[in-house]
Amino acid sequence: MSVRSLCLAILNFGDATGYEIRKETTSGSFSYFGDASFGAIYPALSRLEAEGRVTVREESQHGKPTRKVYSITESGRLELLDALMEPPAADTYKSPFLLLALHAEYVGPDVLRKAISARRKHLQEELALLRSIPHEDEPGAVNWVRDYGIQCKTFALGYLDANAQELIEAATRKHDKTSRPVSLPGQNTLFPNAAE
Amino acid sequence: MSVRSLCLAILNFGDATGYEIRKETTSGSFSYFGDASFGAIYPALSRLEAEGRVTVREESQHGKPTRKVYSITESGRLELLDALMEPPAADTYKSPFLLLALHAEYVGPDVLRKAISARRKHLQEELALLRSIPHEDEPGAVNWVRDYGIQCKTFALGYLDANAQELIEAATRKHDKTSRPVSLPGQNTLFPNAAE
DNA sequence: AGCAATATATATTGAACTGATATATGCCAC
DNA sequence: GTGGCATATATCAGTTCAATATATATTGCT
Repeated sequence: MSVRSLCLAILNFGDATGYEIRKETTSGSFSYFGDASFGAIYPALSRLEAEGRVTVREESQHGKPTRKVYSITESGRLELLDALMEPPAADTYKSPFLLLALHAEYVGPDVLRKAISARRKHLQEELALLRSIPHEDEPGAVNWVRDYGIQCKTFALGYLDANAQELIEAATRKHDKTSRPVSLPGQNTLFPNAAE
Repeated sequence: MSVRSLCLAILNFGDATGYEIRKETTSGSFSYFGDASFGAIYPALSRLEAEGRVTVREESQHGKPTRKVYSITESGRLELLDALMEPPAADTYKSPFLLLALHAEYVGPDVLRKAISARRKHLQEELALLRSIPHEDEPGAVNWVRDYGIQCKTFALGYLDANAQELIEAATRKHDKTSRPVSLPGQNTLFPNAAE
């Protein structure tokens, strides 16, 4: 998802500053759709403004830096709609936790327990964020997306709670026998298609 | 997850070419841990070789280009173990599908149905990939990670199957009343913390 | 008092990465 | 013959990241 589309989508929900857009994509509701750094957001906003897709006004505020608040224009909305009409790319899920879990026998049970605890905490934080989104009275897309997220994260947390001990036991058994990473038995176990 | 660590982790499972590493991170088992392009993989492998973390040998093969097969060294393994000992970063999940779902009322039921169908297909492909990983006889990390993935994707697919119609109906109701994206009612519904 | 951490803000930069492309060999389908 | 696909290495212009700088203000600690 391009930073451009991400900015337009966020602004379509309401006016925002570059700082707020960044915040939404890293720790807010929009973190489920995309991520963008300051180095990408500000140039994208500048281009969008130059092309008439957004407008910007400056607001002075006491005790804080001057804000530049961006608003989407009608042509910005049309561009967003066009982007949404395209078939969406595949969802992506990247899990440093699972990579560590895959090496559970090598890192050992203590490191593993810490990682599991951190993962639980992350999941709980995500659930808290999702639950903080107000539930709309009328059934619609916002509720649907919110509930989808809550159900999936709840399942993942429940599965982790129910099965973490099993992984810790496996890590404990094998860690006693292994002092450092070596090639796993059955080389290429993870590469059923790879030439070797 | 750095490309460097990703390469080391893959090579720890078995020797591989740059091309194979790229393939694993985009469409193979390692796509759950990280992603990397050719433009990042080759420089990373060059640096790793220069630093003694991997070795490389050339293989001629009839009918195909010469292969450069990379193997991890002992110091490469130690670096990987060090990296794994760090607390893992939070998992990330980015869903262009859910962004489209959030705008279901604006794109309308036809586009939505196509997106749902594509999402189902993606999920089924992921499940097929996970199920293609051989089940090890002895309980351990590989089985655990594999089953974790299978259970979560199966849940997500099941929830989508059970609830997609509800979203389509909401999209149909509201699409009849709306011809283009406008600010959603209750501005900043998604931003309970945002200043506005 | 001074400093670090944090929050709200805009803006920038060197390093890293992406997506596309080039090159090469071979196979298969139209 | 051509295009598409697969296996391979390698590269590059454009984009983005992570860190940093600047600014105002507050809080907590030494």
